[in-house]
Amino acid sequence: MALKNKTRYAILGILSIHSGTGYDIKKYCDTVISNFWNENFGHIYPVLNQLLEDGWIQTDESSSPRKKVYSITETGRQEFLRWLAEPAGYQPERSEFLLKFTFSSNLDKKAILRMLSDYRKMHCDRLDKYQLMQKDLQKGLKDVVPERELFLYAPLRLGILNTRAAIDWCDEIMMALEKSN
Amino acid sequence: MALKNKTRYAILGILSIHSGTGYDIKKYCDTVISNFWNENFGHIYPVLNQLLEDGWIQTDESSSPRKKVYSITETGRQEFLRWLAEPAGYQPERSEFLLKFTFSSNLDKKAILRMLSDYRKMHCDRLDKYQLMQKDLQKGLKDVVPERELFLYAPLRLGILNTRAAIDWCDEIMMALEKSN
DNA sequence: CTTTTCATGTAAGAAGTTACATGATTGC
DNA sequence: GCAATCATGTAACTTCTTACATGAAAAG
Repeated sequence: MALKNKTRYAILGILSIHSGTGYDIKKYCDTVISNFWNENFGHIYPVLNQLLEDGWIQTDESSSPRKKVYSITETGRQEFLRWLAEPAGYQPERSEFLLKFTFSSNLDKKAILRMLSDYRKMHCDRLDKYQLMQKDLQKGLKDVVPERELFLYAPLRLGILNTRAAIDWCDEIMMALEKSN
Repeated sequence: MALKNKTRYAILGILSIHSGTGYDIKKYCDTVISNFWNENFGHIYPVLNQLLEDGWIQTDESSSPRKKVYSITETGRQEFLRWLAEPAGYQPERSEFLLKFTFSSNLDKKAILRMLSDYRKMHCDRLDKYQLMQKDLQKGLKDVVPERELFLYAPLRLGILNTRAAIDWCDEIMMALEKSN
């Protein structure tokens, strides 16, 4: 069976909030939802053309070849709602860090502790970033309508909880490692 | 710049623990490290042939065309250690669930609560599975040498912490949603 | 006037999934 | 004897990333 092209729906979702250019879409990914999503130009532009051909989006009158402003069509909105309604499907996780870690049993203790403390550091930095994003959101920066606030806050909140869990995990495992043999 | 073929290193890592067939490698992925890694046959077999050509792995004498037992070579082991030493590189996260969730502000409350409770259920099931895996590990099932125990336990432990965080998050957000307007 | 940001795209290739095809061996 | 598991692979395809190329508009 077909693979699901998630980029189509990500773009559709973003355009369901505001109309905008490919560039705007990229920016939205890199700021508002960077926490749990990413897209790159090499993918966005071709998919925009697909969506246009399928009639799920359209170009606004204000568009020029230099700046194409897209908006979602009625068909697109219906298609998007259909997608929203289907359950999110199993996502196999892949952690390169854990892959490295699990095969590190032969390294010396110092090297493993460094791996863990680097990983911890990365998550501390990430936590700071998320907390800043959260503050920005609470201050009502960005043009967020109140009804959407929870829907932007919640994913960030999950990011924070997971990041904290990762930091705790690092502490726990570093402790266990230091005690061992 | 080259993309990193992670499958190469996953296979190399598995073969650094025990020699085995492509089928064994798949099984190892589906059981021992399924928590944070996955591979499929359509990728494993071609990559095994690449690794063989590169001289990073070899076929054992016991091999037949029907059952090829691979083991890591000295070159392969060195290459693997080199890879282990480099830091794990940024991994962009992508959560289809959060993508759906963040664009759900227009759905009615009931539908959103169902999304969340489905997601919660999924994580509860996952938690059960992880806790079973943890027990199996503690009982010393599988042929785990003591030095490797922590390196199998720890990734599972992170899985458990993250899963619990997700469950807590669902409770928190469902609560917030029920209170609102 | 110079740098940064805005803006659109293509080409090449890597990475990963799914479906298909085939048959031996083991356990019941 | 039959079903499940073991075992290997290919073909077609989708998805995604990286690098390259170009140039307008805004900000300093």
